[in-house]
Amino acid sequence: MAVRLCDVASLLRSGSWAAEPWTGVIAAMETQLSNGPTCNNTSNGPSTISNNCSSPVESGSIEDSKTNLIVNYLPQNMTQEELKSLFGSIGEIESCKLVRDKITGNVKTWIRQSLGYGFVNYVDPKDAEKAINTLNGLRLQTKTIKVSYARPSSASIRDANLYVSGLPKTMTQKELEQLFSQYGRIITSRILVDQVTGVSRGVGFIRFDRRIEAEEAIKGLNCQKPPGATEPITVKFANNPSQKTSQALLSQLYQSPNRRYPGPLAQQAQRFRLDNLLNMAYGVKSRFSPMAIDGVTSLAGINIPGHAGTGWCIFVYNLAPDADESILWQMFGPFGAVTNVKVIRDFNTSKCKGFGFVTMTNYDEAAVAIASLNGYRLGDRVLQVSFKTNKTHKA
DNA sequence: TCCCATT
Repeated sequence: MAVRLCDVASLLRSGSWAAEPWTGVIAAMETQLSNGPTCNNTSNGPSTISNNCSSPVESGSIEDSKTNLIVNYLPQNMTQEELKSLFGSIGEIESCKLVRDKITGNVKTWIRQSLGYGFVNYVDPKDAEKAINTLNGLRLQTKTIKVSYARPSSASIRDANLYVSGLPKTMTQKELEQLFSQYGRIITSRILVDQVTGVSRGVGFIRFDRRIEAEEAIKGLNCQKPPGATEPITVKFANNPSQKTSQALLSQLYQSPNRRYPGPLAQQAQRFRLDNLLNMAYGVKSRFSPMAIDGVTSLAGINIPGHAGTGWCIFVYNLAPDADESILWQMFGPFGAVTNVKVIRDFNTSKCKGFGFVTMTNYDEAAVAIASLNGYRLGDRVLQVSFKTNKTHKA
C-alpha cells in the first residue's frame, strides 16, 4: 500500500496541533535549533542588563522591557505585515516594526530594503514570553529567526559590532567568545565559513552589548596574537549595514542567488522536517528508509494530491467574504516560495466564496505551512488548510 | 576578506 502524503494534512488536522497553530512548525524545528545562526544568547533578558543610564526615552520605556521583542534573521523578503501576522498569532500586538534601509539619495525611494530584523511589542508580557518560547528558532525560508527581549534603546548600544580577521582557521566560535568576553558582554558572535567546505574563513563578528566595550576590545586585541596563534588578528568596527545604500544592497542581492546551495546542515534540517511530518502522521522514521534519501524526489511513485506540476496546490477553506489575495500571501509567504494565490469569488457579488488556493514550489515548505496554518484563527474564523485533493465532490 | 541587533 502506497503512503499517501495528502493524509498527513488531515491527520495533522486532528489532535493537539490544531489547537496551537504554530506548534507544527516548532515541532519541526526541534532538531534544527543547534544548526542555526548564533543563538546562544537568546536568554539575554533585561534582567542581566545594567540599566544605569535611566533614560527611558526614544521608543523604549521600562514597561516595554517585558513586552518588547527584537526579531533577528528575518528573511529578506518578509514584510512588516507578515511579521505582524506571524507574531499576532501569539497574542495582541501593541506595535510592530520591520527595520528598513532608510537611505534613498539618487536611487528609487520605493526601495526600502529590509535590514533583516524588527521589533514586536506585545500588550501582555506573557505573550512576549510565549513568543520567545515558541517562535525563537523558527525556520523561515533560508533563515532561522531569533526572538529575544529588546534591550532598552540607547545610543550606547549602537555601533558595537566588531569585524575580526586573521583568525586561526582552527578557532571555534566558543574560543572566539572566550577571547573577547574579557572586554564585556557579548550579544552575538559568528565565524564565517566557506559555503562549500564548511571550513572557517578566518573572519568573524563580535557584537558587544555596548560600544565602549567594543572600543576596549579593539585596544586590547587588535594586532595581538590569540593564545597559541602564530599570526596577529585584526579587530575593527564592522561596516554598518544601515549605512549601505539601497544600490549596494541591490547589487548584493543580485549577486547572491535567492536560494543558496544548501550545505550539509541545511539538507539535514530539511530531511528532519519531512521526517517529523511523516513520523507524526505514521510513526515512521523516514530518514532510515530509502525513500527519504533526497526528500521529495525520492517520493516518486507515491500518490500525492496537490501536486500540480508547477508546484503544490493548497486548499484554504473558511475565508471571510471580504478576504483577498493579500491575506494569502501574508499567511503563506513566510513558509517559503509561493508562486500563486487565488481567492475564489462569486461572479456577481465579487465576494469570496469562502475558499481559495495557494501554490507553493517546494513540498516540505508547503507541508510545514499546512501543518502550521491549519486551524489558524483568522478573525473569527478557524481555517482549514490542506493539500488540494483531486476529488470534485461538494463539501 | 563584512555579518544583517536598537526603532
